[in-house]
Amino acid sequence: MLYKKNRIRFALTNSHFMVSGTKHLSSAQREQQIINAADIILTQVGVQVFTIDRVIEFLGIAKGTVYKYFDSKDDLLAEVSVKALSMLLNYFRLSQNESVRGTDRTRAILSACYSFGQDYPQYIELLFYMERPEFSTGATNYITMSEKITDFVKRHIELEIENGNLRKNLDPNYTSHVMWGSCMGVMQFLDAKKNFLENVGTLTQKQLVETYIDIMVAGMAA
Amino acid sequence: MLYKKNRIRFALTNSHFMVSGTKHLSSAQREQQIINAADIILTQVGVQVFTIDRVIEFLGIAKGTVYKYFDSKDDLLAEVSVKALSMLLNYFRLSQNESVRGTDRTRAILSACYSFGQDYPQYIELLFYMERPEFSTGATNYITMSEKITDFVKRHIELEIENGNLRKNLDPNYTSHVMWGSCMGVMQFLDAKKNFLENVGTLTQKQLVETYIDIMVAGMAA
Amino acid sequence: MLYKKNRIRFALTNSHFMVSGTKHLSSAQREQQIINAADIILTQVGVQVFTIDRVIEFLGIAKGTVYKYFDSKDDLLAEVSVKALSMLLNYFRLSQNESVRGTDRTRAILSACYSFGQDYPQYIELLFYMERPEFSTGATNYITMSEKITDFVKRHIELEIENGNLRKNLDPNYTSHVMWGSCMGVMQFLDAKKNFLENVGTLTQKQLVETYIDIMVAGMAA
Amino acid sequence: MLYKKNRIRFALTNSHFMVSGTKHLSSAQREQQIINAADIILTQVGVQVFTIDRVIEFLGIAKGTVYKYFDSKDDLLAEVSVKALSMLLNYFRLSQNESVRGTDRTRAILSACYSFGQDYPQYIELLFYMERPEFSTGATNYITMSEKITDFVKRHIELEIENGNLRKNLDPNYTSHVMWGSCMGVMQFLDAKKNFLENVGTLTQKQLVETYIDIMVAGMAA
DNA sequence: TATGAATGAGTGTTCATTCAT
DNA sequence: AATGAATGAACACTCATTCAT
Repeated sequence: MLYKKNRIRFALTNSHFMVSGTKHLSSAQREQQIINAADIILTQVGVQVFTIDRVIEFLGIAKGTVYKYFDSKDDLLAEVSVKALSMLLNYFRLSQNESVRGTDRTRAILSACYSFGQDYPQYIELLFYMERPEFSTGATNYITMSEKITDFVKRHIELEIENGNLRKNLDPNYTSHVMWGSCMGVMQFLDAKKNFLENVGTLTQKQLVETYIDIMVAGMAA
Repeated sequence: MLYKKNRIRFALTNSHFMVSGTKHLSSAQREQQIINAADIILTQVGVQVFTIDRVIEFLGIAKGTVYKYFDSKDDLLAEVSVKALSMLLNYFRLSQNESVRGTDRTRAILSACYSFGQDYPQYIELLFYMERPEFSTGATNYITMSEKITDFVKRHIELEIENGNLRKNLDPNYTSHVMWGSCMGVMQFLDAKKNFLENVGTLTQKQLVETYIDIMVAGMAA
Repeated sequence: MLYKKNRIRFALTNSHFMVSGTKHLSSAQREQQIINAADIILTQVGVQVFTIDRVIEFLGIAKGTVYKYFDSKDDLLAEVSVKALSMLLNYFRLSQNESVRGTDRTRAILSACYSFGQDYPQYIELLFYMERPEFSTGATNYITMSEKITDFVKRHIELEIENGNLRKNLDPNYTSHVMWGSCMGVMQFLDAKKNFLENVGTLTQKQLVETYIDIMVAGMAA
Repeated sequence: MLYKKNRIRFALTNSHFMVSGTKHLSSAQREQQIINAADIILTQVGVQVFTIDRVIEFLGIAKGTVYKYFDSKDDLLAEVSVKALSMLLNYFRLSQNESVRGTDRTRAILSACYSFGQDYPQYIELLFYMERPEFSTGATNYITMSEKITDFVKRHIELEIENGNLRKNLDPNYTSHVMWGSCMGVMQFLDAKKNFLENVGTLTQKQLVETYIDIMVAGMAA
């Protein structure tokens, strides 16, 4: 351990989160362990500061081990974002419970997106990071998951149009992208202005989001 | 030797853009000169590749000089974004010409935002870069300019509510932020999916933006 | 993310080349199987990019297995070069057909060397790689094969001296080394300046080699 | 200095070779200092093991400093090889003293090449390294120097043809390349088989080289 | 006021080799 | 005999920031 730098920023400790016993795990276990660790690191420090070094320091494993399972840092992040996206999809699904009717169903989806952003702001950042044009990954899981989300929203729109709750002249393809893009934008705005909005007592995040949702739903309603 | 990056170098030449005669400028002039240079660099290469080194290479001045006028790279970028924001504000203003009536005035603002993004994609990137929570700057100019934009939009909303074009129950404060956040989100989405949208022949940027604007305006209209 | 290498990946498939049925081979078979695989990899990608990982990926065997049979990567390469050298020896042999007479027989040997280099440039690279002083191997096969080549050339020289085609005062021992070294040098030069020579229309590889052979043969002729 | 690895291989100490006083040198001085250091490292350990890390460890300077003066490792090596080539050129020049006549002048050039290889075997390796097709450098000095050498040899050949010492039908362009390539090959062979030749008492380097030169000169003589 | 040489902790990535099972 | 997970030192290259002159 001659190789220890004076690390100022974050001291994360490998605790009960991890698979116990760190030597010679099965492929699947190790891969999952690394993804979990990456997830934790990401959640703690954010994408912009996420490094492979932090991951291995956290796990106490060698660098080569990470690169055995993931071709690149971005591939690892892609895997984490699969988790993020599937959680988001779950938020979407849960939002659509039977008792909710009419345009409230659409409202519920946007709300779910907001809740997700509140619960996991770092995931929002991650999703933005991955949407950068430079980002490229061979991780097909990510692509698949991404399409699943889009499809879910698209089908929701189609259904609600059929049900007469949303305007007939909305193109579900475009509209789903519009919902995604605008919602992510508002999310990011909230994240960025977090402190700003907290300080100015009169404006609240909740209120802002509700305004956004109001406008969107009103704009899409039949 | 496998380790060769694609060294993309941009050879920018300091020409008539700059304050002529680079020696012995007044403080204010020097500061402006640096901002201008930073602006040019940014416009040419984008935030992600923007470095102080490029700026000084372009100007032919010393590094210390930059740090004399700006506390950090981010401070300098904040100053550049003042320019970006004031241009955007101008787009907004120009969009509000007399002949446009009713909700088309609101539509025009969102359209202006899109046009701006088309014309200066690098500025959009910059604005996003600055909206990351990590970003902090003492640059008051930036804050001021930011508020000017917000105010402009806010006043627009207030006015259109008065005119009976927008719904009375819209809170101009929140609504202006909603417009900003969602619009930027769609912009970013467009940037990220640029290639994707180009390839899939059936989806077009223009169409996507129009869908977005349609929904927003419909959602805000009286 | 700026740090993306050009990941050139070669997808080689283990087909009919290999010993069929990969499990439970005899020691000798396994060893040969690995050498064959290494040979194929080398031929496809060259020494500089040759890795044990590629070999085992190709064969679908474990890393430990390779290290059971070969003490090091260089030992394995040495074994591959045995094959290369024996092919070269074959080129030499074939060059000496009955109808060729006089100094043309010597010329034919140097020509064969050139042809070999043209046909298997990767082998030339390998031979160079192995001639670096750092390279050390216990592989006796390599030494043996190396001597066989030297002996062949040496005997050729002895014979041609007897036949009165080459100068009597040439020491076959030294001369064979001279032929080997100089020829390999010219080969390497050709490889290095490949593009250069192609572009400069007036200089051709063929011409260069012929000049070399001319000088050598004239210098050795009786 | 928390960052010190257990370094097994070479402990080089920065002694009287270096410019004294290591802080804040002029550009030119620092550049030269780095080249000198690189030269020393190269001479001690050879190209294959030459690293920027060794250079900075030797000089006790920061990595960034090296990259301030040289765009890449290969660029630095190119600069070292300029030195090597200019020394070789000097060997060539010195070999051509007035008292030497006839084909001995050509012989002297090849001899000079050998002497150079004896005196600086690592330079030979370096030159080979740089002749690899992968190698590319923007260092124009290297190109220039390389051409100077070629030209020197070419002019020598032209002159000796005029003088009637070399065959009229030799093309100086090709012949100079042949001399270079073959000579370098023999040099490399000597370097590689150094130990081999030392052990086998009967063969000597000197003898081998003389055989080579004999053949070449005889082959080129009028 | 301006300079610009120097810094150095990062960053992602590689790959020969080891060794417990 | 075979496995294959794990290692970790190495390496090239970056860039915001400092500070002595």
